[in-house]
Amino acid sequence: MTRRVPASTARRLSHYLRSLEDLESEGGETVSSEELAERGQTTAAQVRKDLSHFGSFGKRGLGYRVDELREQLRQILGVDRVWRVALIGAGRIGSALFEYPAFESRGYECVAIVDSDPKKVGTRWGGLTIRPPEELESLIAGLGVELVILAVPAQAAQDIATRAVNAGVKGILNFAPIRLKVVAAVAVEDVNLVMQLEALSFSITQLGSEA
Amino acid sequence: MTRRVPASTARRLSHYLRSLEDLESEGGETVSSEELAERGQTTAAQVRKDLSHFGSFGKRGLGYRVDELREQLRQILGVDRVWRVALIGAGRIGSALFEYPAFESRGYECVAIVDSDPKKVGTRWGGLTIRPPEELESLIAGLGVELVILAVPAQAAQDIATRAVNAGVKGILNFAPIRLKVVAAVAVEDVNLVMQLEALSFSITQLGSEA
DNA sequence: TTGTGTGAATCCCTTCACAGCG
DNA sequence: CGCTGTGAAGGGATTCACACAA
Repeated sequence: MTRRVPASTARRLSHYLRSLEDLESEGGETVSSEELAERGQTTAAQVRKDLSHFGSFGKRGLGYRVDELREQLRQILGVDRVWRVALIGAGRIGSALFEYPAFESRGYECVAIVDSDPKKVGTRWGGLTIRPPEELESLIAGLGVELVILAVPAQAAQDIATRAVNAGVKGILNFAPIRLKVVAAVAVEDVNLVMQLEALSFSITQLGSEA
Repeated sequence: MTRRVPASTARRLSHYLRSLEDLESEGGETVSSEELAERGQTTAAQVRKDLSHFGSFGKRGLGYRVDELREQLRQILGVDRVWRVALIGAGRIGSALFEYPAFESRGYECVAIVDSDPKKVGTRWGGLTIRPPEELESLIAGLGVELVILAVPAQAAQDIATRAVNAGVKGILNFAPIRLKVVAAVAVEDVNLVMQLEALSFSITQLGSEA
């Protein structure tokens, strides 16, 4: 149980959790670091190191109990509870996300939708009414929103992000193609499809031009 | 000009390219590594190191010519040409991507759409007719598709990916929440929103539970 | 014997610092 | 003098290898 967790750990933990859920539905009782590694495209040593940052969950000679480890991982990842989310920007991306089944089923509850288009404000999505941007702060404070999904154009993103953070938001899933400047206490995850497409064409181009 | 490019380089190069485009529209002629670093949330040394892997594009005492470096970066990233893309899965995500303006404007041309739902097959999106999955291989080969956007359910993803690779695809933008197994010569970029949401809740949970 | 937990060794990436060119 | 390009140093993260517990 050492502290000092590498930044890349979260993605792997998330993957282990998914594997454990699969194993459980397959009826597995225990699992070894070896088997988790195989499913997660990593190494057994990496699995053990990742877990060791948070405690000792396995039994030597036996492996890990699937249900126990799954529960531990849910706690570590902070998904053993419901997160209240506001969706900012009710465009294509926003709508795709809003109807994304894994979203609600995994404990992320959308409690507010905001859009700056007067034609959209007032219309209903599911059980929610789209609100205007002026209400951003009061919605966040009033509904106890902790996460924001930022799906607005690039020029509006930084301003909205700053306001959301000042209103008390703890994390931002950012779809705008800019690097947001926020205080260190706020977590930001960027989803940047252009960047990922360019990473693809880069890999292909570079792989192709090797001896 | 050393080879051996760190894996994380592509994302930064993509960001530099975006910054250079901004600079150009602002009328800047030259730019220093310092200034690029500021816009890219990195350090001047990192910028110079990143670029040095591919050549010497700057002038000492002066910096980099904006238009020159932009052109070089477009070549390095492989975005100085049009990539032919097939969209597999015409659901919510597929439709959001298909109408994503940056997609076409940045040189990614969607030349085929495939979906397994018989009700969707035959309908038209833009100028394209949705094709059934049986035609996957012939579409890829016939149209010279190099990139595939995989927006299908998890259970179907690996099979489709394997078939696409066998048919000649070079890169996959994967929205299915699984780790695809493909030969090393094929590039894969994963877009996994559940994982990113969990990375957010992880950061918040861990940040919160520190001293 | 099996498979975890973990210090030590290794590897890779970033940062430093400066020689050298414009 | 200013700023790049780059070997060398430094720091993190991964991998190794083994003591030890079940």
